[in-house]
Order: sequence, then C-alpha cells, then structure tokens
Amino acid sequence: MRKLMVYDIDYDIENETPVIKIFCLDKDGNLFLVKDYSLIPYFYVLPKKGMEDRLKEMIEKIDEKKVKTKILRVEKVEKIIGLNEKRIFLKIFVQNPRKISKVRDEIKEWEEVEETYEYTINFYKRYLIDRKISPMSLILVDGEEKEKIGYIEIKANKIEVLKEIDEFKLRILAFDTEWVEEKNDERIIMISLVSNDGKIKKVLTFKDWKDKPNYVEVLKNERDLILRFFEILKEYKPHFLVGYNSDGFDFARLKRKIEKYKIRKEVGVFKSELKFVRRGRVSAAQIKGIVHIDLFIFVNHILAPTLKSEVLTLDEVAKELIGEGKKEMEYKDMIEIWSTEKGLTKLAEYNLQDSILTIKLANLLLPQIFEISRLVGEIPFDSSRYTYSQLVESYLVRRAFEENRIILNPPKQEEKEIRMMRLPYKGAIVIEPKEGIYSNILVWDFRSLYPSIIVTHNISPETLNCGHEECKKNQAPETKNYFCTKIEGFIPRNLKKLIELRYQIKKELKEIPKESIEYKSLYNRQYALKIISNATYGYFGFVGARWYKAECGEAAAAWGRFYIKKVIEEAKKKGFEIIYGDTDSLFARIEAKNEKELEEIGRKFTEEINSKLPGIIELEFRGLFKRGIFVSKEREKGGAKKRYALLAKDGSIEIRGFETVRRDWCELAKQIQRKVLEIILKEGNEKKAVEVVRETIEKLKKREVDIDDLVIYEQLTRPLEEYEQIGPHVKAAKRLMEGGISIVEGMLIGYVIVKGSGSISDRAIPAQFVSKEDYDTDYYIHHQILPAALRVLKGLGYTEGDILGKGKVKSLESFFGK
DNA sequence: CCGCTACGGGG
DNA sequence: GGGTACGTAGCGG
Repeated sequence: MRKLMVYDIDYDIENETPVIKIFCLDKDGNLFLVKDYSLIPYFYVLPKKGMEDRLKEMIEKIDEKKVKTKILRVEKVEKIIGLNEKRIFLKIFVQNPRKISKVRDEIKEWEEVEETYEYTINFYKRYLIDRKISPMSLILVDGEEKEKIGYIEIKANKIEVLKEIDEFKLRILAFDTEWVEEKNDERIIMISLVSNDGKIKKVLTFKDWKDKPNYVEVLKNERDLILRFFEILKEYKPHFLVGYNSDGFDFARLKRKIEKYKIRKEVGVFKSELKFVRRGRVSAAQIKGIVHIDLFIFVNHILAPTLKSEVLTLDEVAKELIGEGKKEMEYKDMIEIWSTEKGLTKLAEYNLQDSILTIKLANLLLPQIFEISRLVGEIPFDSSRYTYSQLVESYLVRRAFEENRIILNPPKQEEKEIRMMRLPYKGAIVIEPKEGIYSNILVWDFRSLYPSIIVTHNISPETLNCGHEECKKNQAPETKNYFCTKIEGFIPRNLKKLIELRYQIKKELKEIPKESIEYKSLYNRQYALKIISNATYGYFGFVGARWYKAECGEAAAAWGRFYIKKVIEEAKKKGFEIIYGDTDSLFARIEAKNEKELEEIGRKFTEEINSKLPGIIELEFRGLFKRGIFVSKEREKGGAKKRYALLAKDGSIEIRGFETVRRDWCELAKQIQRKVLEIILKEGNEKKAVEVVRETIEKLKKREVDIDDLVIYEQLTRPLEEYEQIGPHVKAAKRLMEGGISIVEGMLIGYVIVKGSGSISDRAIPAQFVSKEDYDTDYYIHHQILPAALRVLKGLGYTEGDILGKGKVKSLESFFGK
C-alpha cells in the first residue's frame, strides 16, 4: 500500500483498451506511475418513453466493424434530469473511448432515441469523476510494483480516495528564455532555471566570457542549449515546470527550434512527448508527468480583476504580488550586449531574475491553483488554464455525477450562434459618475451579491417557471420569470455548499495565526470557493455552458438592481451624495468633522443596511479614500463604464479603465496620461496637469522629442500579401521590404507618422528611416497626446481648445500673479 | 454606421 | 478533445 498524491493524469490505448496513467508522488517527492485498467468507457442514451427495451436490443446488435469498437454491454439505469424527473437511460459500454463518438453518431438519429448524453467527456476526466479522485489530493494504492529508471510503476489492484490533506514535497522548476532577432532569424540565447528547493539556479547560454558568474553554464550552440534544458528536466525530475507567458512565447518559439534541429520530443523520466494542445489563439505546451503551468494565463483569467495593476506584465504582477520587479533592460540593450559581447553578466542576471520572480510567483500561486483543482476536480494543467466559466462547469459536472443527475451536453456551434444572437438582457445598474475630482470618498462593495441572490431566490435552469401556482410570488423584478420555491435547484444547492463552506473557513481563519502554513492553505481554499461562487452568475450567460440559461442571468441581474437601488435610496435618505455606483459598488460623500468621524458614519450605515438585507446578502465597507477622479466613457452604449482612479490613504493609486498602456500608443502618449493622473490625484492640481500637457505639445512642435518616444508598434499577424486592409503597419512593413529588410509573419513593426499628404497609412514610415525633422507634429498632438490626456481631463471640463488655446490658463495665472 | 484588424503577455 | 478565447478599441470606407 502506498499513500500518494495525484498531480497529473493521462491515458493510453493498449490493444484497443484504455489504460489510465496516474502520475503521483510520495511524501518525499519520489515519482510513481499508477496504471489502472478498471474503468470501462461509456456514454448514455435517453430512449423515448416505452422504447427502452427495444432500443437496448438494437444497440446490442450494432456491427462492430461499422463503429470500429466493441460494444461490451448495455445497461438500463435510472438517472435524474430536469427539476426532479427520474428517467431510464441506457448506459452503453464500449471498448475504445476514442470511438464513443462513432457509436453515438450511429444511433443518434434513430427514431427510438430522444437524446444522447456524456459522449464528450474526455476519458481521463471521466476517470477522475467516476472514481471521485481530486487532483492534488491523496490516494491509497495497492498493486504490483515495478522499478523503472527514475520512478516506480504500479499496476493498481485497488485505489482508495483519502480525505486527509498532507504536506508533500513538490519540486517546482521555473524557467525563462531570452531571444534576439538575428539575420531574419530568431535565436535563443539564454535559458534560466530556478527551482523552489534551491538546488537549481542556472543560466544556460552558448557564448563564453571572462569573470562570468558561477551559475552560468556555457554550451556549444543553440541546439545543445535546448538539449541541456531537457537533460536538466530528466535529472532534476520536477513535478511542475513553470513559466510566465510560456505557452504563448517560450514554448511557442522552442517548438520551431525543436523542429528545426529535429530534437527528440520525449521528455523527462516518463519519456512523455512534448505536445502542443490547441487552446484558442495559443497552444498549451504539455508534458505529461512534468506539469507545465503558464502563470500568465492564470493571472490573466483568474487574478486580473483582483489586481490593482492595469497591465499584466511579469514586472507589474511580480511587484504587486511579491514586492519585487524585473531587472531593467530594454530589448535594444539585449541585442547590443549579445552582438558586442559586452555586459553578458548583466544579461545573465536579467535572465536569472525572471526565473527567480517566476518561482516566487509559483510559490504563491500554485497553492491557489491546487485548491481550485481540488475543488473542481481538474488536473492543474487544465485548472490553471481555465476561465471562470470553465471552472464553474467542471464543478457542476462533478456535482451532477454525485447527485446521479445526467450531465447536460455542451452546445454545438449552431446552438452557440443562436445563443449569441439573443438580445442582451438588461444588466447591472450604473449610476453615472458625476465627473470630477473628489476628496474623502466612502466606498462600499456588494461583491457576493449575485451568488446570494441565486441561492436566496433559487435561480436555476430547471427551477425556471416550474408551473406551481404558489411559486409565482418568487418572480424576478421587471420580468415575467419566476423560480420554484418547493424544490431546491441544482445550481443553488451546490452554490450554497460553496458559500457555506467558505463562511465556515473564514470563521476558522480568524482563530489561526496569519503566518502559519495552515492559515495560508485555508486562505487559498476560501479563495477557490470565492472564485467559483462569484462566477456562477456569469456562467448562466456563457454561450458555451452546458447549464446555460439566459433567463437565470437576467433574473439575477434584475434582483441585483433591486437590492442596490434600495441601498442607494437609503443612502440618500441619510444625506449621502452619491458620486458613482456600478453593479455592486457605491462611491459616496458626506460632510463630517474629520476622517475618523467619516469612517464611523460609513461603518454605522453599513450595519444598518445589513440588518435590513435578507438572508446572506451583505454589504461590505471598503473604507475611506483620500481623493478620486471620475470620468465617464463617451460613445459607450448602455451608459458609462468604470473609469476612475483612486488615491488610498497609504498613497497608492488605483487606476481603472484608462487604457493607453497598449503598444499601439506611442511612449509619449502613455507617459503623458500617467503624469496627468498622478498630478491630479497626488497634488490635486488640474492646472499643473494641463500645463504638463502643453509643455509636451510645445516640445513636439520644437521637435525636441526623441523619435523613440513616438514609435507606434503593431504586429504583422499574417504574411504581407494576405492583407486586404492595408493599415499603417502593413504599409510600413512594405517599405521595410523595399529597403531590403525581409519581413516575416509575426514581426513587430515600429513606425512613425511623418509630414506630408495622404492617409495615415501613406505616411507610416519604419522607425529606422525617420529622423526628428520628419515626424508629423499635428498627428502626434491630435491623435496621440491630446486623446490620451483628454481621457482624463475631459471629465474635469477641459476641451481640446482649452489645452491648445494658447495662454488661456497662463494668462489668467499671469493676471493674478503666481 | 459597418467591417476589418488588432490588442494582450513574452524578446 | 465533437470547444480553435474574448471582449474591446481604432481605423478606413
């Protein structure tokens, strides 16, 4: 008997029969491969009423050759569907799980068939669900053991799921690669590797230099560099390999190199093939048994809304989460260092730092990912890449199985299109911000409003318009839809479990010292619960959802509006001035003697409201903010959107909705927006902000601006000749080609808009061909600087004319003196 | 207004 | 693996 932790899973087909491969580790981190042959693949057919036996016989007679697999047997089973209906389903067992769809295709159109179910569930997921195994949890394994090189293989006789949680020693390896463009080619020049146990701290490269740090290992060439990377994976045997944007960047590029050099793709002690699993725009790099996690995806999908940072660069995210950023280096410096071989130590340090940040982020985030895995039952490879809705769905799929409820099918493309066509329902309430700068702002948050509404009003696809007369009193405001009050819905029941568990954990947390390991692990558990419960509302409207029901989302939104309106009403009665409100938050002001009194008023109001709110619905007081700027987005259908910046008491700035941190804005425009926001919030001086914009415009006019600050970057996403719409970057790329520079797909084109006539595209010149005398001052003033600055200043009543109108502010100033 | 194209992270 | 994100912004016509 072995007590092991499950961290990855896969399956193979041996002699047309599936074998599950569970990747595990023991307390000391030793590797195990558990093979289980016990699960037989299956799917369900719902026969039309009265057709059960006839259909069963027909299926048993299907020709094996036609469906390319054996139908092993057909069982009649009872399962729950809809509100609480018990129906007879046929459970069809087949030999090869990859042929399930073939069998299903054969019978789906038969007259006797009402519907087919659970034919889309991947076999390894099927196994985890049916055996009730949660990844990153413990199992007790009994079986025949075989010693292999680097691991022990167990042919399982019996697997038991354990409830207990234990500390297991995980080996985590972070990596980062550096590349330079060289002679129309991309070249990998460095790979850094840092492990969580301190055993690995390396930079691999293939240029040698004097006085290099001792962590640098010099290889012969690019090919050896990659081979050495793979060798380390085999020697160190990490359970997890972690990068930042490593799916979209490091591995995407490595793939091309591996193909070019014909490097074997069998990696690590398990000799798993390095696979690229298509997942939308980028592929996920997968090595079964060495779980590759791209932290950027997790940050982007799950963490982003809770971060203060507007951008999700490693630098910003690391600064915010672990208080440490990247080493400074610009891309051109990197090229310079590599070509001149001067400063290679600095380059190695830079490369190493990225892996250090990544391992530190991993130490913080992997435990969160593991808790999500335990909760929704998906392996970390998947759970770390899922969006909110996919995580909710995984949780519901498991719960449905455990309730003996049939798992609904995912929509086909056609169905998705229909869902997308549905007119959007009325969303949350937005109180248009009163534009301007405010001091001493009280902020409230209503964040778990939707989950509590769903539970309180029993909102679920099957409880919708149940037909019971007495349930009609539970009708959503402003709609004709109501929800059953007699039978608890599938989603509310399971959402309630999440909320209650989280409540219990939060109570426990108060009793434990904050620095303890137990606290951290419990904190992560409540965080996972929070993520899933908060995402349930959005899940109802997710077009890809199995349990999609727009009316449910609509109802939750309607009740949401109802409750927040109540709070606003109450606030107004108490004399608050409402500055801004959106969905679940409220920003208000009130006169008071001092800060302390303000906070007291805020707290008292919160208590009062909470005593009146039904059930688990609760208003949270986020506190007092020193200063804030509120701006409404013009040209926005359906009202204003979040665009504000707040200055907290500790001096930190929270910026929401100002979006010029993109590379299709020039550096100068980005700088000016940041400066304007900072001056206004920290100094409260609008005039100074305007002055700074003016100074910048003057500098532009005098051609004192560095060309580098005016370059606009855009990527070529296809071969040049495939463009129908010739945008500025396409035109610029063509000019580069005429200049003898070869253009490849994926290249980042930097261009500057120059003086002259014609469209913007006509005047987009590659940055390297442009000098200070050429740039179009007017373009940069009117299409870059002013729009960026006005995003902020418009809300304060400034127009383009006010900024450009020479001397208006100045003359007033000179009139009144300094 | 519409349709097309691009954005993100990474070097 | 029956799913190739995803929601939003700018430009040109």
